[in-house]
Amino acid sequence: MTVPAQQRWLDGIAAARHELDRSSTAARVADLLRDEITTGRLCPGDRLPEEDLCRAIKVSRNTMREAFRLLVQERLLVHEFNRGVFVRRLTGDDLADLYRVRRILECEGVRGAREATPEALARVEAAVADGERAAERESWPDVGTADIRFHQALSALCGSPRIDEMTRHILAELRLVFHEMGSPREFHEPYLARNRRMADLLRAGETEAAERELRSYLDDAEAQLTRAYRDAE
Amino acid sequence: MTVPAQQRWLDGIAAARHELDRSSTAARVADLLRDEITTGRLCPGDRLPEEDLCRAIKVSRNTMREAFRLLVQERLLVHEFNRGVFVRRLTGDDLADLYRVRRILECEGVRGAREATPEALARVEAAVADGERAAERESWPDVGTADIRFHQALSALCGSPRIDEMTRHILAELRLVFHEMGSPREFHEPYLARNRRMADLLRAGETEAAERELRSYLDDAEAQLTRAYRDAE
DNA sequence: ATTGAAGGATTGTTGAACAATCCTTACCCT
DNA sequence: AGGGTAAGGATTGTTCAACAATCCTTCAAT
Repeated sequence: MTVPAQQRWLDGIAAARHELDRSSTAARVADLLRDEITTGRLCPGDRLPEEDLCRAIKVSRNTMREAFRLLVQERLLVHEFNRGVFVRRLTGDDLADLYRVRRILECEGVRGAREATPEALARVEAAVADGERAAERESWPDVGTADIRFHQALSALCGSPRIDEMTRHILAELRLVFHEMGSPREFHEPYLARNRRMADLLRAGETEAAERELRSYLDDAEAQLTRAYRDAE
Repeated sequence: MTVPAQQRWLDGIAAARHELDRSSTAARVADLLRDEITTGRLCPGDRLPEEDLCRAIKVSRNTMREAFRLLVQERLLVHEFNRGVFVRRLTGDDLADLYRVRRILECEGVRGAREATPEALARVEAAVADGERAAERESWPDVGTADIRFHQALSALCGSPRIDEMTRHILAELRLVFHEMGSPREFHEPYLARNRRMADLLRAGETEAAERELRSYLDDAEAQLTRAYRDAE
């Protein structure tokens, strides 16, 4: 009887320890740069000169380049041979593809919601509640991140780690577009009520209605972004 | 009238040139290692010591590490901090997740086959034909790669570059498992006829039947691999 | 048998150096 | 004046050598 209990305890320790000190400096530099990008201090198209950044952050060129590689993999940066790295600038085709993938992954999650774990469903609910609280205190950037977490939670209903990772990347790319258009309030606020409705439908087990609602949400958001995107040129 | 023609021509040149000389040595080293892995000369769990490889391939440690990064991102290698890189060893959970994702992506492609481009449908047909030709001359590794290309083509019916890339990674991971079980002939041969049936159903526009066939294929393949996998321990 | 402490081996990170490529500027020619 | 060209500087690509940090093995001690 003591054996399985101890086993579970050790498993918990093992999982926690992994996050503890296993992190290279390149990964930490990447975290730093990722934050600069997702918060919009670095804009699409900006160039990241190696030497300047090395001097600023005080790491060697090699580690900086390793950090670049990590972010290139996440598609936040692009690397042009012999020219340097730049913050990614999304094209109209990219935008269309991002929503194409969102439709596939998030709708798949909603369709399978009845087989999803209670924890996964709870995270959907939690994200909606976070968004509503953030809206009450009028902190619109938080509304935006809650919105993103909501949709992350939807595709997480698939129960697949690889799908989770892909969605994380897709939504990180989308943040590049969000910053390209001003006034996060106007953009995110109208979607609060729709997220709430989707969550309620999911809890009631009405997955077909939830999927219809989700598709309409995605259509509207894509159209709005596409319009704003074309106007920016 | 000359302008658009010239424009298209220049676009063709530009696209080709991109693939031509824009390839870092790290990418070439990664190609080399990837080949070693997918052909099975490097087995899951094997360790790749930096210095030995640097001496063998005659590149510096930095470029070797850059090549490692690329393959880690493709999930063919795992990098354990301060311990080195190893050929990935898939767990049973990984196997289940790979088929979970395949079900989502390939079925989505099949469901949308009627809206797919003729080129995408042609690639499905071509992959089946390749497999049949390879079977006739009894070259079973080629049958295996044709099988993989067939399923790649199915998810490519989505028409999404990002889905394409994800499928490429998923199927590359699966090759790690294929090598863990012997006799590629026994494994791949029975699926030739089923691929042919799926392609025929797709051409006839019977997407529902094709999806049923695909799901049954995936169920059988996963069960077979899972069994072989459990026996290997 | 388990623990603890050297010791060697491997990886993590740095800095400097040189080659290759790109970009700018200034020049020359028509 | 305008366009092509060559030189120069700036940036990136790649390598090398060194040291620090960490891991793994061995061996001794309790």
